[in-house]
Amino acid sequence: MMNVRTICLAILSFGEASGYEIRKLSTEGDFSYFVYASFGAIYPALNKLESEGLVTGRLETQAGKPAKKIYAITDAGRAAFREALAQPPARDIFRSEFLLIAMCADLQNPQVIRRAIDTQVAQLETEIEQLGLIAADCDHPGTCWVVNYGLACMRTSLAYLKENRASLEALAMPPAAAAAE
Amino acid sequence: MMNVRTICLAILSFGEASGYEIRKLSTEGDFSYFVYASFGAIYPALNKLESEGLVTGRLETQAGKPAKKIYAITDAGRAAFREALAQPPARDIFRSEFLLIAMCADLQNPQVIRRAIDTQVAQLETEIEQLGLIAADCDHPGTCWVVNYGLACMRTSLAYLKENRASLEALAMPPAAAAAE
DNA sequence: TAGGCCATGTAACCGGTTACATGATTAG
DNA sequence: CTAATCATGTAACCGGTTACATGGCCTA
Repeated sequence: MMNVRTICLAILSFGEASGYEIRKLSTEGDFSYFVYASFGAIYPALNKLESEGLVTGRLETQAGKPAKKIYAITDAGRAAFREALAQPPARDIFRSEFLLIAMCADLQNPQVIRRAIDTQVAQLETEIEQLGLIAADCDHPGTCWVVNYGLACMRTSLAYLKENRASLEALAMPPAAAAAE
Repeated sequence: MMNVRTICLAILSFGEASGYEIRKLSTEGDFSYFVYASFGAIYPALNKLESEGLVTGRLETQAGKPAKKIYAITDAGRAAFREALAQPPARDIFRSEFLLIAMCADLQNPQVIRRAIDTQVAQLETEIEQLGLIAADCDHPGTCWVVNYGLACMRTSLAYLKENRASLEALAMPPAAAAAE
């Protein structure tokens, strides 16, 4: 049950937040490695959750900024979240455009493959850096555990990529053949 | 562009296949680690692809089995696929219910956490085993590269899980507190 | 003064899943 | 005789993205 509802409950179980903040956390913050959610999904989800009594919303006016609606999880919400997490986890979902490109490396010319690898390396490096920052000042043990798990996986990916990029590049179409297409 | 269309083109670029076979490959075969696609998505996609001239369909009658429509990629299809893969890859998508459970381990009682870890370990082990079989008799270099990449990542995950499961279990709510809820 | 951040929300659209409909063959 | 495998397809539904609407404040 990894839908927007559950994500909202998860984030609110760590503390109060507005819809705007939930979106930030789910795309840039600690939760961005599990989920992506847009405004168009979050706001309706929060309204529904409120109508069901799983969260409560309170309007807070701010000086010089638009008013925000701060949501807090209720006991019923906490129970629902706990129950959702209690059943055995579904299989992890992993989707990688890079791996599809790699698998079909023999259809592309070397520049394309090199660029794809460069992009992937850069992406992994920034993600590792960001995870490192989170790990550095992390006071919540569960979050720490998960972040370190993520770091271990990403470091392996990056190391494999760097060590084996030459053999992948070698699979690409020779420029002559590519030019003849 | 990791939609069903692209997946169909990818699979057909390796050889002819029917809709039924494409679904098998995308859920159980070599491609199942990048994608999941159901009949309801594949059949309409293939029909559209055919109407656009990117694939051709040929009806084949079989003795004792229903007739199947075998699709083959055309030159135009190959070009479209190549072009789709030529642009830099989007960020990998990773969704893990297990990591959400782990992050919130302090909300659950130890049995639940233990069961979640067991499920995750079992899932990783079977996936590693299956990937090992694919790697064992794999004649296509691009596929080999990708499979070995996947194996490296999954082995790291599994090792981390096994080495650190005790510390995760320790985060779970003590049974007394859980009972009081 | 232009663009970015804060902040909430709606509506159109889309890609995909689930369930249904159909039917023959084979294995337990 | 039942269940599974082979095989194709449609229709209802749903969850989510994208784009739009609105508007004030702050920074470059």
